[in-house]
Amino acid sequence: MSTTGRGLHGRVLDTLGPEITAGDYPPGSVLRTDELAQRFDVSRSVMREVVRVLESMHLVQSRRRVGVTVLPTCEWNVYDPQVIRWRLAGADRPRQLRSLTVLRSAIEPVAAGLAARHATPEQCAELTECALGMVANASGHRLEGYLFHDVAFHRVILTASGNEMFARLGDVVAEVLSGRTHHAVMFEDPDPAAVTLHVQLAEAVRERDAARAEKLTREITEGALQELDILAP
Amino acid sequence: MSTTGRGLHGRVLDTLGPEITAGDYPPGSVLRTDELAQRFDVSRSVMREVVRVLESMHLVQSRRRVGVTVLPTCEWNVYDPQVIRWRLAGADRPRQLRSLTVLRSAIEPVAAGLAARHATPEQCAELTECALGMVANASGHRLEGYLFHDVAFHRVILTASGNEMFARLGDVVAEVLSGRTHHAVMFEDPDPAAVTLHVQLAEAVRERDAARAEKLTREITEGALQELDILAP
DNA sequence: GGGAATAAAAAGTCAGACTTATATGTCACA
DNA sequence: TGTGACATATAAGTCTGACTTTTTATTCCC
Repeated sequence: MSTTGRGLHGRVLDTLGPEITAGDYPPGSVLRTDELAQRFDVSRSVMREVVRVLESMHLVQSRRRVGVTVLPTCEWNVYDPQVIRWRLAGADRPRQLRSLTVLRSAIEPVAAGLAARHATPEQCAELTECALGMVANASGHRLEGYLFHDVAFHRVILTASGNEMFARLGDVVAEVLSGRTHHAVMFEDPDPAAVTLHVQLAEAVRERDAARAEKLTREITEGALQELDILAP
Repeated sequence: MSTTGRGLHGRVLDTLGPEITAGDYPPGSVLRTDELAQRFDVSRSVMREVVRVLESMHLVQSRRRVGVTVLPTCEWNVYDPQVIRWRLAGADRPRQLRSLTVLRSAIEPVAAGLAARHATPEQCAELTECALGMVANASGHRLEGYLFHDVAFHRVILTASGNEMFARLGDVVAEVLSGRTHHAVMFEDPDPAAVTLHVQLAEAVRERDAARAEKLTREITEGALQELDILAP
């Protein structure tokens, strides 16, 4: 699901990456490649590759005669899916979920507006299908089924926008929605109002009503913000 | 400015990365580490580190017995600043600028709204200073000076939003604005209306008027969309 | 006390040998 | 003729050890 997995290199990364993003090493901390290689019982070659990847994510900086310096959070490539997963798996998951939900609230309405103008008939059909799936799982504690269709729905919207930057946020939205179902306070069935909004949104896109699609999505994301107690203007 | 620079490893990356993002190798193409090492006249160790980094950007996938496979565009980490720079330097720069400008139009209004509620007095002061700088350079073909303050202005807005995801887009916005000045059709002095909007936006933030800040920013980004002939709803 | 020469430390680079996974081709058998 | 098991070749993956280069810190001389 989350892991780079394959290879010795990936396993080291899956340990060291989360440690760094969790803040185990305060910014400015210096790690030595040799020591790390010893700690993980791998060769220096493998360790160097790991450091290179962490460096490309701007989590660390490698300098001669100094070592591998941990960079402050503001330098990190916070849009890297791997970094997002690591942080969501760590201690500041709530904080991370807030940031991402605010991001959603900015992106999705615009994406929905574009989707209303660019969606193919197939995508419109998918959308209605997802909305129906949400309705079908809206009651009776079928949270997993609801989540599945919810994620699919938002993925289609983002993809149908025709903007690759939006489309790439599908995984992020999936993580946020999944996090809400699995970790946050969502014991009860989903809000019926939200379900209705999704059905209406599918309609609006099908009818190429960009303005309505945008407005409906704004209502959906505002609901998400309220769930996390993020004050809306 | 753009380069990873330091080290042999970085120089190879700065050649191979742009080649891939430019589409020189169609998706599914297979590269061999040994051949690449020969081509760039570096050791396999260095070449492997390069491949690992490209893999972490999801530009390629390395598999045993197969080689290094180039992935389709939809897999790329398009938010990676390095990838963005490579693509902006390549042939599909116009397309890329459009995607990013649409992204701006989604993010910045929301960021401005948040900035109006969270900006520190220092940030408010910076904002007015930047706006004044824009006014001062608005006429007389002082495009560079104007750009400088424009970039600084938007950076402050994004940072002041208090959302790290937004703050991290400062570099992207800088690239877009800089691209407009240097490559696009901007021979003449900037639009006076845009200058006024920035001044008013600085005001709105200072006066904590979130709704007005958001609306003004929406007008600013709509202007940016129109410049690129992206139809607004 | 300040600046140049010196030493040390850690990353960077390379070459070669070896391991492992896996795609593909071969062959026997049904 | 098709199918499964087996063998083989291939390219990435890993390890080791020696060497280079850059940069920081120390020392020493003026």
